[in-house]
Amino acid sequence: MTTLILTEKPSVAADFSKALGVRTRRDGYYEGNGTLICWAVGHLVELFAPEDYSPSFKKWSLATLPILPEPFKYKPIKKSGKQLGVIKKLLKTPGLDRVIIATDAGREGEVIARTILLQAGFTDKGRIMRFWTSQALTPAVVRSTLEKLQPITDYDRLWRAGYYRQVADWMVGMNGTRALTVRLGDLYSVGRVQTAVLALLVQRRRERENFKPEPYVVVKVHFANEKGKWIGTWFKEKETRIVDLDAAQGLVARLTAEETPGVVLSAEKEKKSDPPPYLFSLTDLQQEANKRFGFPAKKTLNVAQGLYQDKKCLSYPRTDSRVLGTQNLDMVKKLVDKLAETAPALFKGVDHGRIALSNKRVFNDAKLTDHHALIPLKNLPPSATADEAKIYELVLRRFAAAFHPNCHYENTKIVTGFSSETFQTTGKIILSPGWREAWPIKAKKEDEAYIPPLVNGDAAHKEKVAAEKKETTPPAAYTDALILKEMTNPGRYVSEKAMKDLFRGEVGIGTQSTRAQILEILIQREYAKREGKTLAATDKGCYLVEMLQKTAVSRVLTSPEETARWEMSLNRIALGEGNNENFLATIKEFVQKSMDELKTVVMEGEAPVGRKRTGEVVGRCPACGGEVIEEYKNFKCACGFVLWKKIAGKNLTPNMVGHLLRTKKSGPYNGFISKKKKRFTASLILAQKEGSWQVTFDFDSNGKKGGGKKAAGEPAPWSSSPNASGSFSHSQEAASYVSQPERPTTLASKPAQNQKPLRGLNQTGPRPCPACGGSIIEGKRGFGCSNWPADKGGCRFVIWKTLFGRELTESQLTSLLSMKPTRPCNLTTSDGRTVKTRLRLTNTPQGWMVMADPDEQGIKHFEPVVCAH
DNA sequence: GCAAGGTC
Repeated sequence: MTTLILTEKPSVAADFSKALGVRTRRDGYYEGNGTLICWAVGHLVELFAPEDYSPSFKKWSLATLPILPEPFKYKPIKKSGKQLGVIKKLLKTPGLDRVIIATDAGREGEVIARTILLQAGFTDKGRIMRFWTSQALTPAVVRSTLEKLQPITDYDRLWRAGYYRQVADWMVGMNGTRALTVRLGDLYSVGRVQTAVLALLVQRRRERENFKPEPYVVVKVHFANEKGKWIGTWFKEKETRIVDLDAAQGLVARLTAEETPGVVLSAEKEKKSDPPPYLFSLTDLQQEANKRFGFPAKKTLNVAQGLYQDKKCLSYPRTDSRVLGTQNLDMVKKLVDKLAETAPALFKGVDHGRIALSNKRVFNDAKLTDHHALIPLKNLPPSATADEAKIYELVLRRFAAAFHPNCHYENTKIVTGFSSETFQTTGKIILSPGWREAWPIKAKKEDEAYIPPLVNGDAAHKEKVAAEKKETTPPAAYTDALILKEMTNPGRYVSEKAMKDLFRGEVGIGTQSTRAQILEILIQREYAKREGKTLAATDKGCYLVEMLQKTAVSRVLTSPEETARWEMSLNRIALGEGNNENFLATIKEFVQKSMDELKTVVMEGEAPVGRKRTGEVVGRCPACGGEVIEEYKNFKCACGFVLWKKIAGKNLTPNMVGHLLRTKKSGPYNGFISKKKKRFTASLILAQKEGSWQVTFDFDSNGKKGGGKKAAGEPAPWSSSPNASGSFSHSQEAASYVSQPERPTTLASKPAQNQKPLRGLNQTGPRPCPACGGSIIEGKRGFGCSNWPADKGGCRFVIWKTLFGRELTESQLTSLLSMKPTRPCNLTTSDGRTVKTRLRLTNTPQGWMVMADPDEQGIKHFEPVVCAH
């Protein structure tokens, strides 16, 4: 009697091991009591690449499209081949009479298991059972679910839906990418998810570029009576904006001249309450971390993964779900008690009556997907980084908030009549904060300030008339948070109302596990770029979408609605409602038509500069006299001579290179960008140095700043030069080399005569440099050691004048230099919150650092600041 | 040089 349990990932195998007391750890599995527990690492098997079917698909050409394999085949994923080997071997265990599939309870979990079984040649369905739950895998949940194993055939439909998803994405992606790449002359990838998301970014960029701000005026009157003061905003038929500027001016004049007092026409108060927010799904967490800390989606995922995997203080992060299972009630009760010990302030308002199955906002099996919501599992270990502390705190607060009472508040709406016009005043007073104690909101808006207790008929004396001139604003640029929201809820792109209802929250573009990756792919392929928090389509991305939208068939790839519809069809197949054959037939037909179209359609429009492989000759090679040809990313001669298209952030055109090859000098050109992100202007020089041809910048010819330091002729590290083996080597590290104009503006760069001893220090007696005993001198941005410059053995110690968003005071500096903690002081976090804590100077193995203490709940808010430069 | 889906 031997049972084999297969899980999706190591952490779940560990849960089984604990629950069943199967503790002997072998290489790649656990063993004991006649039970083997092994794990996958996500997908271990993938679809063949086109060239695996036939070598003729190795070359990308329109002639071989569409590629529609029949049948589709699978192969092991190379990097996890070892683990697949372990599972294959265990499946051959003599006397194995039961295989329990315990991969995640969802479509992809099913695919992971079935493709492994397929690859292992294990076909005896009679021996296979399905373990199916989305509850947190406490020992009790594992054991009770093992008593309710399902026949694997109950999940055949789900496997079919997963298989269709795989091959449909493959057919569309492989064929589409090849067709567009060949047609447009550079790598242009397309796919159900990435192209739909890119289209959203492109659409938003167009909306913003075409947006024309319209001026309007908002008129406000300040009223007062014996009860107090309030401000009324002019309105008519719910509209507060006055577009006709002359009319607004007339209105202001009339109101200013009006002598008769106004009267309160209506004063309504309404009591309302908001329930606590749902627990976090990954997307919710990513949106929140993006808004508060500016973290990109990928970064939040990475940090959460570390907290789950290494620190073990967060549950599995890649979840769609905002609820827990009903079987996890006891676990939650214990968890709340435990976490409350270290963060009492967050949990003191918890209503224990809400830690109950009647609380459907938390415990709801019907809303459970593959995994349960993201929750804390234990306290944050002290080894956590500042970023980890930030993410952990969000999850902890959200968890605490979920068990708090509702937030009760009162909305007030006053309408004041004055000079035959109407003015509105709205306000909101929090009566009892409830969950908002654990989940603070930002400062109130001005118009939600205190309003006097007015009643109908109260007099309203005019104090002041004010007109605010404003402009309409374009739709906001996308951030990670906003685009994730669109991907999660594409319902608004569905046209029919009936479909819209079905779509609400059920299907999205991509999945929790891949959304962050998709954004990174768009950036990596240069279809989109990050600028601070915002995410915008590049020219290249716009070009791709523009070309697709010129087509009649292939344009559906740019439609978020279409990808949502696919998902819907697949869900129906999984439920046994869809017409199986129709789905794939429809996709195949689409691919076929799309290929017919992309082979013949005329695509007008200019490709972004420098992004094509024309294969054209742009000039003669200076090394051998051969032809220099334009490739994807460079201009190249058969002898090995290479010129990169992109130098210091600027794309070289064939014309520029042609000129350079002919005359050995070209330019000056604007628009180079140094490593420190500064733009500069320079000419290019092609010259022979120590036997190789090299490109360098020449600053002299344009007479601008920074000239001379690194003049023409000096070897630059990005130029082509033969290495020891005779071939050409190159590097694109150009920017740092040419950033000479930027001198560091630190303390050290100041001329010596500007340095002066710090006054405050002299009054209390000089404090020596803690690092070397030298004296501390005030610089422009910090207090540094006089033993700088540090070219050989000097001291690099400095304490910056601005630390954690605040100006350092003299007494704080004195404390730090004396190696004492400062008094508690207010500091500003990167997301603008104020935290009161102490600073201290510490000598760590990584060097001297100024650190901010954790707060009362043990949560760290600040990264240490290094005191060397 | 290609998809999207997992996990680390």
